[in-house]
Amino acid sequence: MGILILMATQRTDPLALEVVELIGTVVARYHAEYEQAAAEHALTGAQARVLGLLSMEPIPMRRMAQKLKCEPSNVTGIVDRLEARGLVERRPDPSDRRVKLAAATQEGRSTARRLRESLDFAREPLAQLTEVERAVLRDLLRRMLGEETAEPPSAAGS
Amino acid sequence: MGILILMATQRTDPLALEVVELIGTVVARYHAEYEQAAAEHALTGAQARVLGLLSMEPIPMRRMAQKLKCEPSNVTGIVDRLEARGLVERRPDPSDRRVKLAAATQEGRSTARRLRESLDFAREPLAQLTEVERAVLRDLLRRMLGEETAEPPSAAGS
DNA sequence: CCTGAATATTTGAGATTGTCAAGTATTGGG
DNA sequence: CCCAATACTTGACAATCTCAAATATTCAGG
Repeated sequence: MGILILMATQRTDPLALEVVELIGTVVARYHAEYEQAAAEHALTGAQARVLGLLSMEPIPMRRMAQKLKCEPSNVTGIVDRLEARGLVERRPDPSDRRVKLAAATQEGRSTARRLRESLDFAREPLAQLTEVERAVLRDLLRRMLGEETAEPPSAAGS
Repeated sequence: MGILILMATQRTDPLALEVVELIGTVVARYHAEYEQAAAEHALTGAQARVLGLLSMEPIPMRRMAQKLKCEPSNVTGIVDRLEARGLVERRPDPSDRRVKLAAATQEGRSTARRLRESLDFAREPLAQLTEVERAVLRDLLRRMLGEETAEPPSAAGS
């Protein structure tokens, strides 16, 4: 019997396939809503993502590239465009003159806040679920993602 | 009590926020794996998505644009590149000479199949869950997404 | 102190994705 | 037959992304 179960979960398990399909739908929906919310603030998806990160704290260009999993030269362009619109500024890093800190301006932070509020992926789909169901969903997603959800320690070098 | 529950689910509900956060993580993970799997077959994400759809059945350019939620002229370019690599071909539609059907070639279908197999978002994260848990997750995702997920059934409803 | 490797950022070239407007071919109703 | 609608392509342009090369700065050794 063990072999049968293994084979069933290994390949063409209809349940797993359906879950993957559903997750694909969630991903598509999430993306569409994010792009639309960004567009309503005259931002592209990439710009909204960067601005969202910078609204929390100033970040060196290099680290931003790591967070976005892209080349640093790409971040240069995105920050350029945000800076040209007064949403972001570059500051020197006092402790290392090679580093430039990208930081949201006052206007950038308020744009980021409005963006977050208009991003109601939370409300609409989750409203279908009861409190208990949401807790179950949270636990299942946690287990699915494993423990690595936590931030990697920023103090120690990677 | 009703008012309290309403307020709690309306704004800054920590449970809903955490679920949204987790979904964001799932989205990021899914995307990263998809792009990587595509890249391993020398495809971009957009090309992989189109090829995946075409591996099922030929589709008019117009409908492809609707599925991808983009302009038809964009599909032209993506299919151009896939066609230049012999993965896709354009066929006339016998019933309407305005229409061009994009169809995967033999090689295109086999590439799409290998791509699907290497896309193991299914196996790794879902392996953490038991059969029952996966079923619960499926039902919660279905409810969350509403009924619109289902294909218009030809025979019985879902 | 000086040299050289390593690091942080930018610049420039080029590919891809995406939009929009305009052009061509075909369909179908009046 | 005519004309609006439809399907697709083309061309121009912006944004995102990668890669290689250039610049500035740090830091470790001699």
